Amino acid sequence: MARKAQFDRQRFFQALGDNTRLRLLNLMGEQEVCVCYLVEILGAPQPRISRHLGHLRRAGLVAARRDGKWMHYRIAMPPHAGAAQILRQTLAWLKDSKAMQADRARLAKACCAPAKYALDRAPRPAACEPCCAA
Amino acid sequence: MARKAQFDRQRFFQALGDNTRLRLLNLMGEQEVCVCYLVEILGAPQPRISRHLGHLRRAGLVAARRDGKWMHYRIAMPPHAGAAQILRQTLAWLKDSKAMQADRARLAKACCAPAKYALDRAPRPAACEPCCAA
DNA sequence: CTTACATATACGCTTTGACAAATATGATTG
DNA sequence: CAATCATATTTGTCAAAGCGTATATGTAAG
Repeated sequence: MARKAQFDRQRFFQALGDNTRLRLLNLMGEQEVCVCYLVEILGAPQPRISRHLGHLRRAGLVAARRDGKWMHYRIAMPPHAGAAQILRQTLAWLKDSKAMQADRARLAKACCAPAKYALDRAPRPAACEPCCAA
Repeated sequence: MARKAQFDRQRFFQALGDNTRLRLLNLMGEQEVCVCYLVEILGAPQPRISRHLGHLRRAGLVAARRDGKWMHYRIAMPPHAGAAQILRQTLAWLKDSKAMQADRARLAKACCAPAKYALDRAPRPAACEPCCAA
């Protein structure tokens, strides 16, 4: 009867109910981001980031793509229109938070001066182009 | 510096991350509802309902009004525009869920045939008017 | 094929949150 | 003011979720 397995609202909101995860979503708001940058910018231990990314992935909010050793995560719009709408608005809401803006600024900066990853040919986030396309 | 105590996003989403609370919000979507109806319609033990209402209240999502022995709860739009928008969107989303529609239907019905509360002059929810204004 | 690196997962621990049952509070009634 | 009713809170228990440390996996480099 129930045609589609009814998107899990509870899980969806639970996924949003953690500040680390909100910060991650904020950084992925515009484009795909490599995990290495997420770790660097949030300044949190890597397993913590990975665990939260896993949580977001299982809730269907983000999708991952492997590129050699690197993993890139991006926002994945939920199948349900209502949920997708809410996710979009949440991202917009995050944008007018000082703290979130600071995170995004650091992403842009890290992209142009990737302290530790540049040497290893780490992939630069797409957001890099606007500021250092040269 | 921080002028307003920065609405707590994490708590906001956590409050939405529970199905019982989503059902409660759904029932309050249109108007104030007396706790006694919430208990009756959800068919859950009263302390459970009360606990969840407390949670929603502390998160700033609902407000309560005392009327003699009865408490009425209603949606309280959060001070932050972004949050308010998301809450409205969430309520709209709930509306196109079968289960939530069923809850609402039972509220309307309970209001016209309040099995156990009618005799005690329990306050009828405002939603009552459309169906039994007589 | 061994090493090194990026990321993910397992483990043990602690905190948080849901629950039921019991009890407290606040208000109305007699 | 005693009894009753509606609702809230406390208490104790259990499961879920967070954390850090350690380790596993998958990929590329030597």
